[in-house]
Amino acid sequence: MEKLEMGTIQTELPARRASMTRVGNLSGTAMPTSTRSSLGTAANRVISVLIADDHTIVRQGIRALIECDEKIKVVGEADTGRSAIHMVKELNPDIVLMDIAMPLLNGLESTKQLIKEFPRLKIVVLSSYSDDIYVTQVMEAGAAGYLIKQTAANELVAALKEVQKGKAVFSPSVARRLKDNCRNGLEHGQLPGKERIKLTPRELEVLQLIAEGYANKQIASELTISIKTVEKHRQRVMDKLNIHQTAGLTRYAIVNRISESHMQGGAL
Amino acid sequence: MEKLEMGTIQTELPARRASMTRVGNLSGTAMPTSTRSSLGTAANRVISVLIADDHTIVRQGIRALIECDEKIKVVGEADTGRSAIHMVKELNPDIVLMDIAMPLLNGLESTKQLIKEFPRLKIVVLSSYSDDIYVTQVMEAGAAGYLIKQTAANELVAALKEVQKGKAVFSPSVARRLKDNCRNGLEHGQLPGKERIKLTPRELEVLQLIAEGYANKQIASELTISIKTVEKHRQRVMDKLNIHQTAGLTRYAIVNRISESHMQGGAL
DNA sequence: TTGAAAATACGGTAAAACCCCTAGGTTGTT
DNA sequence: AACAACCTAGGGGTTTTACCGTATTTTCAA
Repeated sequence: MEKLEMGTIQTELPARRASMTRVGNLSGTAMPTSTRSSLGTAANRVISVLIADDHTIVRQGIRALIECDEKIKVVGEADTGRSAIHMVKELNPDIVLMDIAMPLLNGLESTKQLIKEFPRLKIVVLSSYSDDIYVTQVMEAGAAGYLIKQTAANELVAALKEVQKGKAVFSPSVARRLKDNCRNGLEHGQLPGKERIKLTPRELEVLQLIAEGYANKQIASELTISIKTVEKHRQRVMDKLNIHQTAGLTRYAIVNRISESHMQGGAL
Repeated sequence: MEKLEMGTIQTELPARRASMTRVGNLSGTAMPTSTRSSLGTAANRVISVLIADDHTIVRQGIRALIECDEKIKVVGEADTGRSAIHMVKELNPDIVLMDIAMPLLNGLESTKQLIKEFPRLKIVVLSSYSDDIYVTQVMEAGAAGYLIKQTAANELVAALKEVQKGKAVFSPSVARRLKDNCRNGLEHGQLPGKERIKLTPRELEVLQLIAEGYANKQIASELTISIKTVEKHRQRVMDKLNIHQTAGLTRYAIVNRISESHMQGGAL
């Protein structure tokens, strides 16, 4: 079970919002995101939270857990991304706790739209998975944190308080991924925050064929290239994604819709 | 948002256990599942519950919610199917609240194995998918209920009490699916077109681990069996499915929900 | 109790995957 | 021209799969 360590990689964050909000709060002044009612001093204010998750039992559970802390108040629950956006406009929360997988409008799109309209809104993604694409894209969208659901309640509460202070929070597995991405990007002189794991066209092609069950030899014949070249592509894909098994590559390809998840033919 | 209506289709249940337990309790007698300590009369006993879900925040949330009712006591939490089995043996709960998508051993397999060993154990599946293709299989395995995570806390508590009385509980969408399956499947004896390839429990277990990126050696250590045995299971699975690559097995496992499509940590 | 199915395990072999390394050729950009 | 990125290709190595046997034990139902 992973433990949450907050703020461990704050200084190397690719997220642009992290530094912004951090600076604002170091001054010791309350930083009203808008015309929000301040329920106390900057340090003691109650943090208003909106929970967005399509599972009622999960929403209610999280609400019960984080409201045990008297400094946190859940002001609303949304069961879709779209309703989350509506409720943010109405309720003006400090933080949105956002699930990724939601109907009508997923957490990523919701985050993008919300940040665009409310740049100072703090959005903490609470996801079931720590897939690279989501982590990077969500952070690029301007989220203030990315936690996985393996997180414990006390860790979540602590994370919310850190975020309210203007810090960014990540689960360790997410932080690891972000770090890798940062390092790769910075070594090549790219702008931090822009480097997602990018596969070249040929690599994507090879990955798709791998996920469809082709052996290297078949791929080579299909693409009319040497097996050695195929192996090279495969190796680079593995290095980039940090996945070193065929099973993992296949899963990645399906999840990222590089390969169709539906099989045709006798196997199914 | 769907509302839970419990017991609406109890009389048309295909599950064998439902009628069994129902009859037992209509007599008004306490029906000790084993040598369990009775903490009161039959009506007032505390219901001991084990929660199996790989997401800590979800487990803790559900625990907080259902323990608000003084008749329900959560005696343990498991984060994998395998640990759920171990904890049942140790803690002897009345009811297991079982998530479907779990690493190492999924909820369906866990349910099958638990019911096989503890036929009177009540297992309530709490799944993320309302359209779960496993509804029928889970009920055939002998589960006492199938709820989706859209269920609200008070409904869940009520459902647990109904199950403890020996009744079966379903979310409306699940009940609908079961009805359809009854009509189509049981009358014709088999699903039209597709004959189901039947893998043994152990083979399914191995398949899931393969799809989660485990190498044969790791699987062997996980199941505490010889690598040669793992290879044999793998071979038989391949022969049965007529799939002879890891990629194909992984895809099959994902499409058939033997493995989660979204993984986190570990193997990836 | 007998038999079938399942799970266990071992030996051997060829193929494939995995993981290093170097390196030429083609693009496109600065 | 220099540079970076990509595609290409090969050498050489270890590890893992895939497939072929056989065989014992367990389990469960006829």
